[in-house]
Amino acid sequence: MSDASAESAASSRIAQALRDDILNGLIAPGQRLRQEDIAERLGGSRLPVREALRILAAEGLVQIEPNKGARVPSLDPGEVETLYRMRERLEPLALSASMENLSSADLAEISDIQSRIEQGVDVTEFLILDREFHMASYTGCSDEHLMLSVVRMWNATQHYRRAYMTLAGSEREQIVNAEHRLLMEAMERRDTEDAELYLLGHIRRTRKELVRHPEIFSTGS
Amino acid sequence: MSDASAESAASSRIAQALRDDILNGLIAPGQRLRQEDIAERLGGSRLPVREALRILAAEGLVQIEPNKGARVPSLDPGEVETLYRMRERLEPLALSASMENLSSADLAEISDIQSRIEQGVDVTEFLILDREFHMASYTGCSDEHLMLSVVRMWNATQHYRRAYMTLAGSEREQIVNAEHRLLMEAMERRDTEDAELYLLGHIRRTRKELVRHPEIFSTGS
DNA sequence: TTTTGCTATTTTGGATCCATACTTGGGTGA
DNA sequence: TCACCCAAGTATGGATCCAAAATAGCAAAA
Repeated sequence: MSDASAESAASSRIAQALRDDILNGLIAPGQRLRQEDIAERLGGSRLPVREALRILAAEGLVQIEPNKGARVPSLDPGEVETLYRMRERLEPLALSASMENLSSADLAEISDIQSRIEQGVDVTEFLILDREFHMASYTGCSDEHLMLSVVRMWNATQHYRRAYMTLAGSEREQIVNAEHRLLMEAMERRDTEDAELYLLGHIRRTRKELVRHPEIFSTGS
Repeated sequence: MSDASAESAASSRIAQALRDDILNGLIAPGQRLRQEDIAERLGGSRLPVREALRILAAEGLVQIEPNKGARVPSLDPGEVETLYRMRERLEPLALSASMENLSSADLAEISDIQSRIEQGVDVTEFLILDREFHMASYTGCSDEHLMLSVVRMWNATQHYRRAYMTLAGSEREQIVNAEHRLLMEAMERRDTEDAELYLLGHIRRTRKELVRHPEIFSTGS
């Protein structure tokens, strides 16, 4: 399932491996990425590693400083808040564009993902399925620029979403489930306006909860 | 004024040169960029050129296909419309974040740019000053993610903005000037709500005009 | 005459080697 | 004893060379 769209190029393969590591929290924000280490660990020379780091920089997953190397950017509370405000405005746009093209089979698929979330999952699995749920709702949006922006915002905030879920625990999952169900229902009614509104509320509530927990950002080093 | 923030790195220098060429229309959408040509024309080997192309790809100025090289992406009317809808939602956010930090001197600077536009300029100069006007209004926004998104959207649509202005001529500049003046006035009143609204209207009107002129997109090849 | 397949050339992708800039440790002076 | 400076080590940036993939051109057959 990982080799979808056959990435034969070494730089793409390395980028994918690093992307997984960063999104899964194996590489923490602030941590420096030495090119030689990566080259040795993932195979290949330093050159494709450099290309991979450029690719990830484009996605907002790493930050490159000239002559100082690449590191996973660590965000302050203000930056995360702004990213969520951006999500509030862009994702409803992506959703409405997507809903015009979603088939009944697509909706069933999304509903199935939500069912799996409700069956009880740990934090790691929740983060994966939650992302799958929302991304699946955007599959009908064919605009590359818009989708790239959405992915970038999700990538940049992934680490803090995990930190919050780990902290807040599963009690908050009930609210998320309710919101997802309302969103699903509006999508099945083909009510774009309602769906946008539920999505906006979902993101906005999450933003406010994150802002209320600044301890998430005080990561050691 | 070009060596601000001292770009000593060759890759950054090459990226800047290519960026200027693309934004000034010297490299048309759809045109392919051969690495060796660029390396010879701008000096240096192919390696920093490859890095530069990755940087530009991150900004949405070029598109890289594996084993097929880089080219300036050509957008269809639907993509440009979506980019404008994204601008309508994100730029008011950037403006309100910026206005809190703008000094009177900043506002005077913006007003001065607008004055220069009104003194009568050709299309090339108008495009430069119009961009300066809006970017100057966002200088108070310190959020990197948001500003990068804004720049990306401007970059991606720059060519079509020029095509439209070349076609529509200076008669439309009067409307732009009126909108800019209204925006300026709201900013000077420190009225965030009004400023956001004027900006939204400004972008939305431009979108509708662009959509009304599909001949802009039927570029030869 | 048109289409298809093969070959040759062009162009991109990757590896190794060299130069340059940053970093870190020790030593010296106040 | 602390601060500053200098030097050695290390990591990134860049150039050249080699391999692989794509494109274009030509020839042959239908």
